[in-house]
Formats: sequence, structure tokens, C-alpha cells
Amino acid sequence: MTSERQPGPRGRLDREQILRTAVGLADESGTASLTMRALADRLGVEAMSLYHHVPGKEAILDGMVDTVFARIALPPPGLPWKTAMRQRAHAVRAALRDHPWALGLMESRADPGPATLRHHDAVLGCLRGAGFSLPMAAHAFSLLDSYLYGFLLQELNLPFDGAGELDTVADGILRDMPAGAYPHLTELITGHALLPGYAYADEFAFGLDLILDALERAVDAEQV
Amino acid sequence: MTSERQPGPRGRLDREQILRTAVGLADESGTASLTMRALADRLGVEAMSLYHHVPGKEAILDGMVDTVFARIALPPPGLPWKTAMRQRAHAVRAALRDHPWALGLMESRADPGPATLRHHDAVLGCLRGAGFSLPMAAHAFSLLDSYLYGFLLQELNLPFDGAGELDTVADGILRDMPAGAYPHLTELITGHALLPGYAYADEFAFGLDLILDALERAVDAEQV
DNA sequence: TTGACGGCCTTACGCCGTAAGCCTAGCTTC
DNA sequence: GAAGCTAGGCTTACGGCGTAAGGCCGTCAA
Repeated sequence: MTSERQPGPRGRLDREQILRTAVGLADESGTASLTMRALADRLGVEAMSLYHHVPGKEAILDGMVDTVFARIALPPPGLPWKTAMRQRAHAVRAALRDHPWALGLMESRADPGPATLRHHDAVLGCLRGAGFSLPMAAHAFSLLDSYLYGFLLQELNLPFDGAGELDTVADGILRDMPAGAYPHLTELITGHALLPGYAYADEFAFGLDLILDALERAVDAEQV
Repeated sequence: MTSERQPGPRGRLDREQILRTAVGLADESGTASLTMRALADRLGVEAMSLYHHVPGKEAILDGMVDTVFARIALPPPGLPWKTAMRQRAHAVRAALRDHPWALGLMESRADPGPATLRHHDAVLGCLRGAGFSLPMAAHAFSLLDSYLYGFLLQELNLPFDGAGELDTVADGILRDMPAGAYPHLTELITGHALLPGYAYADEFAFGLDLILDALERAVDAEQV
């Protein structure tokens, strides 16, 4: 697994393979340990060799984000817009949970790649096709993406992975808190979040459906 | 402005001043150029001296986030919850626009500081005081923060600051696009976003009010 | 056979965070 | 005052980072 490159005669390295390997490396150990040297090493090559295929590390990070978007299914056509947008939101969420570093890269990265553009174009196309006016499509686009990325921002930073670890972590947090200093947070954790059956991940669907329903009302009001 | 420390006899350096200077440095030139050496330099001190007051750079970044939260007004009590939550959302947004690096630091930073905890406790207190059940308060809390952070994530990454620059940037983007490859994005930009009077910042209020109204309906339905 | 060239390697530079240890101002204690 | 302690600075050094500059050689066209 240390070398993903066949040690063939020559020129077996290219931009695609570099990006694929970089994504794999980030998946395993995070962006912090994604260095030019580590990446080159996994490709069985020296760090400076990468610069013959890529202008610099920034370009690799740009490409990685677009690679993730390329793997996300586009909103399926032919479905009611709410269904399509719901499926699309869950698809993006699944992809960014598979590649938790991607959200962090999206911020601070200026220009989007072709897969990213195609994805967002398809989202807009779905809304427009369902009768959204241009201003209303802009509203919905901004709102849905904001909720999606914001939820992921919080979900990915939770200091635990599954439901099992929740109580341990929460216990630690509660112990660190000055007793009674944050009564409502304490109440929420002990009286709700720690109860069996609660998982923060479930909040996603609630908010998403609430937003979709509200958007539907807004579109209906507009079309009257 | 290069030294914010009086060169007094001794011990004029402390955690508070280090954090304040770090925030100032990040405001001016971003987190990328916030290095221990640059920070120490501005304080008129050598890099290693900082380690007598702070365990390491991570602790400084933690402290900076909490410093920003400390400057955000808590949701004002005595107001209807929708008004309080709206004001609070705009207050957070204003603060994170003043310190654009803060959102990036929040992600990847595990344990929140006291000001952050107090802020979120106050938000929860507002909702609970308005009659939100514990589960509904959790829903609203997650939804509002997700939208807030997600919108900021997008707004802060826009490659321009004011309305004036928009057309220049958009022109460049459109020129880079293969003609006709992204029809709906093109339509949105040329037929809406570039029109005079459009500003992405205005989308914030639309989404926020839509969410607040939808939450109000959800609470009313719950209380019946 | 030869020449050019593309693709990888070597070396080196100036950054970074920080471990380890020194130096001394200023206080505490007689 | 003198002695001694200690907190809070400073110096030095280490390993790792991204990448500029240039060398070396396998491959292929003429």
C-alpha cells in the first residue's frame, strides 16, 4: 500500500493518479499529514517529481475537492423537485462524511472545478425546471447549500463518531463545566442528547424537511 | 504598531494580551501568516517567550475563537424569541465577518471556551423560555446554527468584498467557462446576480426569516 | 548513431513549531 | 544590604514543510 504506482519504465505518473492518491491519503490520515513528500512517497517517487504534473500543492487541494464532487450523483431528473433536492442533500452529506477533510478545503479555495460547477448547475436546473423564478431559485440555492454545509460543519466536528462514544465524551465535557454555569446546555445534554435513541445525525432530516416544506410554500405563494 | 507591548521592566506579557494581538494579526493578514515568530515579534519578544504563557499554538487558536465569541452580544432577554434569534444571528454574522478567519478555526477545534459555551447556553435559554420543548429546542438550535455557519462559509469565500467588484470577477468566471457548459449557472449570474441591486449578502435575511417562520409553525403545532 | 527532450532525482533555501537549556531582573528572606 | 530563588525572558538547535534550481538519463525521432 505504500506504493500505488507500478515501477514501470517511465512516465507512469499523471495528474489523475496524483489526485486519487492524495484523496486516499487524506481519507486515512487527514489533510495535516498530506505533505508533498508523503504523497510522493506513496507514489514511489520523490517530492519534486510531482511538480512536473501539478503546479503546486494548492492545485492538488483544488483538484481533490473537485474529485469529491465528481463522485457525487447529480440530482436525478424526472423526480419532483423536493424529492430530488432531498436525495441530493443526502448524497452530498454522505460524500462529505466519507471525505471529512473536503469541507475544510472548500472554504479558502477560490475557484471551483468542472465537477463542482456541473453539480451546482444541475441543482439550479432542477429548481428552474420545477418552476422556480430566477430570484426564488437563488434563494433556494443559497438556503439549501447553507444548511447543508453548515450542518456538516457541525457534524464533522463532533468529537465522536458513533452513538457509543457519546456518553463518555459528554461526561467529560460536563465534568469540565463549572457546576450550574450553563444550565440549559446541561439540561439539553443530560435530559435529551444522552437519552437512548438520540443521535445528532437525525437532526439533519428534520431541518432539511422543514426547509423544503417552507420553500414549497414560498414557491406556491409566488406563483399565485 | 509593530510592538504592542510596553518595554517595561518585566512580565508585561500575559495570555490575554497574546490572544488580543493574535486576533489583530489574523484580522490584518489572515491565519496563514499568524506564526509564533510573527506574533512574538509584534509583541516585542522572541517566539519562545510565548510558551511561558500558553502551552502551544493550538491553545492560541482555541483562545482566539473564544475571544471572538466573547465579543458577540448575547441574545437579548425580554424579546419575542423570533426577534431575539434574528438579532443574535445577525450579531454572529457581523462578528464572523469582522474576523473571517474565525469560522475556519471553529472547525477542527474540539473543545469550546467559556464564552462560546455561555453564548450557546443563552441561545438555548431563549428557546426554552419561549416554550420550546427539549427536542424542539434541539431541532431549532441545530437548524439555526447550521444555516448561520453554512451561509457564512459561503459568504466568506466569495472572491470579492463589495458589490463593485462583482461584475469584474463574474466576467472572469464566465469567460473561463466552456460556452454553454453550465447553462443554469450562466443564466443565474447574467440574468440575476449581475443585475443592479442584487447582493448575495441579502440572501441571508430571506433564508433566516423563512427558517424562523417555519420553526414558529412547528412550535405552534407542537403546543396544540 | 545521434541529438533532443521529457520525467524523475538531488541539493539547497527559508520558513515553520517547539524542545532544551541559559541568563538575569526583581522579589523574598535574613 | 546580602544571599538565594524563581519567573520570564533569550539563544540555540532539530526535524519537517513547500518549492526553486539544476543535473542525469531513458526514450524516441531523425
